[in-house]
Order: sequence, then structure tokens, then C-alpha cells
Amino acid sequence: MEEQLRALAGPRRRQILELVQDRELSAGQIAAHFEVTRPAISQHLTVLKAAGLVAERRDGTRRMYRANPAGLTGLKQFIDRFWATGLARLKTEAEAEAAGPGRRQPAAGRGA
Amino acid sequence: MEEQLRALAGPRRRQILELVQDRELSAGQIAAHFEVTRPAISQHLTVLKAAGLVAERRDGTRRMYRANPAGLTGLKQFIDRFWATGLARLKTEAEAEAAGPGRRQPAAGRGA
DNA sequence: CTCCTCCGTTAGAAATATCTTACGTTAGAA
DNA sequence: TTCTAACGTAAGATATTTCTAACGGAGGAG
Repeated sequence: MEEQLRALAGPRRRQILELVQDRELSAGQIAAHFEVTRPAISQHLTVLKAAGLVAERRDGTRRMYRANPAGLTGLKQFIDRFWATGLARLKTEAEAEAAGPGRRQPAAGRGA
Repeated sequence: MEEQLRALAGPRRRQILELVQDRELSAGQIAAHFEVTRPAISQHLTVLKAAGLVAERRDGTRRMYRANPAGLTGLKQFIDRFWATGLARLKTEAEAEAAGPGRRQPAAGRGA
């Protein structure tokens, strides 16, 4: 998950990912969308591939890339878990607040 | 979202986030869990706070921190959207494959 | 008031990321 | 084979990140 976060942290790589999200493009086609040099894009593609966020397919002398949603599995789980835990805590606190801001021992929690 | 991704990309900051996910801790208590110096932790907390991933509360001379799940909203949406789009594409391709690997014009899609 | 604790901020060193230029490799056309 | 197109890789410059050491301010105890 470390690799995926670091890969996504770069804005250029997120843009690349958007490009190949719903279509397959060659390295050259991807590079044509940006103002940086082609080797720079190639390096970004290497990082994305290492993180499992894009899949590579060879077609003669070209290399075709497309997004690989499965590579996001770990990160998605991390965020979902965090999100769920946080919401649960907020809910608990809201209930405690509703039960009585001054009380110290609200009547052993029956939610809603 | 840029800020949140860069904040999460550092392993140390993810560990901090885990620590304050379900309890509130002071800066000093957080620092005590790591082997780096206290100012380093303070800087990480500044980054996390700027990204909206933690909330700060003052208690006398101390500063208490806890995770703020709402700060993940944008990133969660980004990942969920990406995930959904990718799964939809995979599903479409699987159906096309099932309809006939050699065919060029499968009989206008009736799913499953 | 003085003293002490807790913490953020600054300055600077070391590691890392991102880009450009130059080069090497592979696949197909002539 | 020779030539060309499409890419990846290596080397090096510059910017950014992450840490440590030193310092400064705010809040309570005596």
C-alpha cells in the first residue's frame, strides 16, 4: 500500500491514471497529453506499474497501458476501514451528547 | 486531495493516524510511541492538520489530537469512483469474452 | 515574580523525487 | 541487411521531504 500511496501522491501520475482509466493508450499517446518529455512519462509509468495501478500489454514495438483497479484493493480497504471507524466514533459521541451533556454515566448504551 | 495523499504517503504519518484513530492523545504521548525526536512528530502533526486528517484541541499547555475521518471524504470519493469505473470495464469485457472470443459483433448485449 | 513543563518553529544536513539529455534495444519495413 | 519508429534506461541537475539540534512562547505551580 505504501507504493500505491506514493504513486498516487504525484499529480502527474494521477493524470496519467485518469487518461487510461477507460481506454488503452500507448506510452507515446500518453506522453502527447503532457508538456514533459517522453522519458519522464515512461518513468511515471514504471512507478505506476510497480505499484500495480496499471497493466502493460505489448503490441509490436509499442506498449499499451490501461488502469488496473485491482491494484487499489489494499488502499481502498485501508480508507474504508478508517472511514467506518471514524464514523462509528462520531456516532457514539453524538449519542453520548444527546443522552445528556452533563451526565457522567449515561444509561448503558442502547442505540437509537 | 493532493494534500491528503501526500500526508498519507509518509509511513510515519500513517502510524500517527492509527494511534489517534480511536483515542485522543497529546503531542508528547504520540511522540513517545516513536524513536524520532518530538519536533519531527510535531511537524508531521502540522502536515496532518493542514490536510484536515486530524483535529487539534488545546488543554492548557498541552495539545490533544485525534483523527478526523471527514478529511478523507475527497480521497475516498476519488478511489471509490476509480474502483467502480474499473469494475464496470472489467464486467463489460468479461461479457464480451463470454459472448464469443472470435466474434466481432456480439448480439447486442444482454447481460448474464 | 521565578521556575518548570509542554510544545511549535527555525535552520541546516541528508535522503529522495522529478525532470532533461544522451544512449541502448526491439520490431517491423524496404 | 539497413533504416526507422517506439520505448525503456542511465546519469546528472534541481527541488522537495524528513530528520536533528537549538531556540522561543504560553500556561500553570510555588
